[in-house]
Amino acid sequence: MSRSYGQYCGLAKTLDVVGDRWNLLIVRQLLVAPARYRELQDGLPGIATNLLADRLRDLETGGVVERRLAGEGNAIEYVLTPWGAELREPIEGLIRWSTPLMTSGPGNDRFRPEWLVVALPALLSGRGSATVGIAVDGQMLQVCGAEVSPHDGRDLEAIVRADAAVVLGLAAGALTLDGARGLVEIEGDEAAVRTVFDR
Amino acid sequence: MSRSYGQYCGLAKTLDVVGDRWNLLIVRQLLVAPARYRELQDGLPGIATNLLADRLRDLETGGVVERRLAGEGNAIEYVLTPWGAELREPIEGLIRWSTPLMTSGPGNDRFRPEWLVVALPALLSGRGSATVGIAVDGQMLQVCGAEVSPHDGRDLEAIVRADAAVVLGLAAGALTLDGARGLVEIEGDEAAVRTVFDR
DNA sequence: CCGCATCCTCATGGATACTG
DNA sequence: CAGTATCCATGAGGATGCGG
Repeated sequence: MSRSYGQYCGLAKTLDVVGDRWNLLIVRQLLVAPARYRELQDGLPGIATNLLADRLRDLETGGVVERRLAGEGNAIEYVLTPWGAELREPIEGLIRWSTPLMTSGPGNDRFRPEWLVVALPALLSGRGSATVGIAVDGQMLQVCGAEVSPHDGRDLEAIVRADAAVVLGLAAGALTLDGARGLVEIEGDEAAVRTVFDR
Repeated sequence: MSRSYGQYCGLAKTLDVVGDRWNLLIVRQLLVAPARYRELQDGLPGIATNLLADRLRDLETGGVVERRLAGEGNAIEYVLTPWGAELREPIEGLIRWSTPLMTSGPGNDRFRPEWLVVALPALLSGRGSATVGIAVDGQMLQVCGAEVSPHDGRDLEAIVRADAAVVLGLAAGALTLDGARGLVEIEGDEAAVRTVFDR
């Protein structure tokens, strides 16, 4: 566990539980879907294995994460508790806040398509239309409502670098986003991408 | 500066800027009001002075905080940039998330009335009525809409420990909160407490 | 393989003293 | 007042080991 701030303040208390390095990123991964230890490692490039184990223990004792036996045999799966899942709202707020940091595009940063599953609803929900930039093979496109066009230099809600499948999914989602609440769902690396509504 | 996660993800990018220990609490203080170095130290019990200096530098280069010359002479004041002030939304979300951690009351935690300036709007805004518990001199009261009564054991939005002046201000705010947006404003330690609307 | 635990090194945080 | 400088304790990061 991390050292407590010792302040009777909601923000400080929250940070006592999820403020340690990697903690909120672990929650982000579990907001995508419940996951095995190995899947968490894959979705959190850069984390040391001992830290992942430590943080999962902390989050478990903190009441944010539950470990449960899944499927066949003794496979362990990590799931957010109902309270832990309520971190979606503030996390979406933090993602929206990051927009100015994202519009410069990815440098040498890693990218995982699954992160879009949390980020896109955060950026696109609650607005009539939003403009998202996509960099594919060096080409910059923008998706705005029903239009997909080359990037014209205007402000973007976010820029994502993605493989072709994700771009197709994002475009499909954006095409029908106005009014409805869309979510791009990605399964696997080259996997099928489909658009889900009213999640 | 802190070590970057190196992930092209909005949450990770946000945490690269404000994820270090103490950073969000410094932002909380500056959401109350612009402040001098000394005032920040007072409002952040437990922070080491070198860390405060480090974090202020980080936040300044990160574009969250600006240092400016205030008033007479060469007095330095720290202010949130417009972008930094937009952290209010996710911070309010994190404060709301902390409710289960607050209802057990303050233990040996420090408490600063000014923290209510950020927390109370976060907990009370957007709802017809909210129930807030107040511990005064060992007595537990609850404020719900227009009623102030002894705590009856029901769920509370938050519990705050406060001096009499703050309680009066909170009650005054709660009494008129339905419909209007209220904010308890505290000045000084024993200072006048008044209720402001439509901030 | 998966799910961690151990060990080691170095960066960061924390407390205190000190300075322009 | 507004920070620096210093020193020590703790935590992060990386490699590796190990039982099921």
